[in-house]
Amino acid sequence: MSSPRITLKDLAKELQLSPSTISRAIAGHPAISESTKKKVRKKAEELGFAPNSIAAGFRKKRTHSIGVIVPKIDVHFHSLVISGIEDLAYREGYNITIFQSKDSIDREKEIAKILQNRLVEGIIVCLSNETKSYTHFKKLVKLGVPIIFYDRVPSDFQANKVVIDDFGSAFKATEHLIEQGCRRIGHIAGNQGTPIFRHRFEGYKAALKAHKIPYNPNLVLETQNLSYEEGATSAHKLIALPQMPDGVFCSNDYTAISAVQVFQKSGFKVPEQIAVVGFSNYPISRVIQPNLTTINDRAFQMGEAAAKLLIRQIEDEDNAIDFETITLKTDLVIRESSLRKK
Amino acid sequence: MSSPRITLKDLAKELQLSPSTISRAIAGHPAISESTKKKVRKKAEELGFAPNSIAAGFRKKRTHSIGVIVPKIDVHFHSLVISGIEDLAYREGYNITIFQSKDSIDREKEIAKILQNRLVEGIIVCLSNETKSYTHFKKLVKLGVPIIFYDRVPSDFQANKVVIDDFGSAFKATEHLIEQGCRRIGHIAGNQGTPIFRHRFEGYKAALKAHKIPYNPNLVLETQNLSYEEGATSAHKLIALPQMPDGVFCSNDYTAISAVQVFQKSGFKVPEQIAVVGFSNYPISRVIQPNLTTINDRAFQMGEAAAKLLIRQIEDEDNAIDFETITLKTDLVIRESSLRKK
DNA sequence: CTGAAAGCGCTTACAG
DNA sequence: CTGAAAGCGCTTACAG
Repeated sequence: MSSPRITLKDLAKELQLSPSTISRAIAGHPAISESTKKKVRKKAEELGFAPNSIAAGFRKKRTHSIGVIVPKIDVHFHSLVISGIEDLAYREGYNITIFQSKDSIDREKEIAKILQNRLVEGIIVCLSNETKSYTHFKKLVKLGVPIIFYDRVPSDFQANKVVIDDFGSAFKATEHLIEQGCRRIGHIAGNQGTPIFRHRFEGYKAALKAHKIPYNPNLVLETQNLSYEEGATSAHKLIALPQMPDGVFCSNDYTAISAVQVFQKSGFKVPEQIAVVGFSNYPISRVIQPNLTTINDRAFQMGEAAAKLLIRQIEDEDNAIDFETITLKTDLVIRESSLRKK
Repeated sequence: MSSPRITLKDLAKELQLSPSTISRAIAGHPAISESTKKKVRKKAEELGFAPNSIAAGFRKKRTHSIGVIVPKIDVHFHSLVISGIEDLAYREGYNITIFQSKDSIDREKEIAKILQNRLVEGIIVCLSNETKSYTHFKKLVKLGVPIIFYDRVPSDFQANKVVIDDFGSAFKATEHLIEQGCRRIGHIAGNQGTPIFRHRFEGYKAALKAHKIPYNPNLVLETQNLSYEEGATSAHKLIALPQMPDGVFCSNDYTAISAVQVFQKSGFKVPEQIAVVGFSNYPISRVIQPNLTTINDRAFQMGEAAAKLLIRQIEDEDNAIDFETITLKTDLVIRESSLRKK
């Protein structure tokens, strides 16, 4: 059943030609005569020749392979980013090899080591949330492997990066609540050890300030993982305040949805008594009742942008282009959960 | 910045040893003296030697690489499967290279061609929904590349396969509705051109039969893609029937959730007046109100099982093991949307 | 237009 | 315990 693979040599012998000629004929080299090319291609087809692109890449020192490290593949945000990466890489003739760090720094280091040896031409990384130092990535850079970071990016590491405008998005979200008439606006925040969640918190505060609404730390609840459960706990705390908020900006959709449900179960009307805005535009946000107003974080575009930038760097022979940080604009997707003024 | 990669040869020159010895020392070959090994390892560390595993693989004719073709990465089911594949492959020392067919037969064929040339050691596939013939995969098999299919599998193709028990799951789901007192049970079905959805439909009918409930074709609505929108349309049709159903089994969670919402908006109580069961146990199903009863389709386990079976086949030197179809058992996850008897 | 030769970075059977 | 040699399947500079 599994006949041994046909090689250039086999074809050469069969056709009484040299392997060089076969190689050139297959590659469509202009120096080869049309008649030879035709003959070679016919025979190749006949024998089921499949060129060994690993061998070719090995010879040419290219693998056309990009390594991708994500915390977890099945987190919708990451699967969307990967989808964007795959799409662009495919168009550009690159393959993507995927690893999940599972938010473990040890696993991330192991993967970095594997990647050193597998000669990927570049790497796209979203840091594990345990990652504080980057020596494992520095080694790769020293070996000449370009690395680009997305979303969770290191601040003190020279590299290409793609992030979304967390500050600006949070500002927009909060401002929207203000425009809808909210004056006591709460915030369910992510882990403040993580820059992106800190930026969202900053954006929230900045929007309040811009609209001369005093910042009230009692209305801000920090969570560990922005889990559905923590969303509920936080919502209960907000309700229990002497004066509860009339709007909440949540750092992701899970906490937002969970908060909406707690408010409703406790007899408050959303958005009339309390308006809610989430962050990420998960599919669920347009399904839940009321539909959730949220930030479209453009995960697919983020993947595309990361792959594009990385490939540019890979193909930038003389290393002429400087590092760059792309900040993707986001949209506020306004739905029912925040819409008081129709 | 990017110093050229150190090779075995460089190390050999540096240490006045032969490349053979270096190679063996790095690999921990027993014939090499401890002192030499120590010396080599020290120097390797010092010079930042990263063995070129592509070259080694090329020499040994191994890539330790598995190709994965899925319709879309960002569909939660597939991202969970991929996660399971990655997890097991990682433990076994394999990398996974991912492609999305985007449900296009043309793209699937292109990918199959790429995979022929990239010398993956095996392939895991969920067929595009356009795929009717399998010549592109037959070529790969002829080249000696094992292929395993999951979920959407070809019926007339000899290969390892992993599927879930669609028939049994649908039977279980429908029987559960009957046990909850439903007597007029509807079904929102997937595209009947796709075997898995046909099997679910069969399971539904079989459960009715087993409980002596007459099958009524008016209660069954076939959809194209089981989309959220089609769920709503179907629900409206069910409501419009002269006698509407008191329970619905839906072939996925999207249609189920959308149906629940339509029923509620139309003033019907779920589950009291109409009970609903979905299929897939998407994260959203435990968040929606009421929580959705659904089938846990064990996507992660499916990925693990596929990778395990594939690797077994890869490493089965003398090709002694016969093809196998693994049918994964599923759980009915009972939640509020169907629970009438507390 | 075609071919002979060298070599990409490893491993391994053979020899000592 | 260590080394010299061959070779995995290609590509490409050099030669004719």
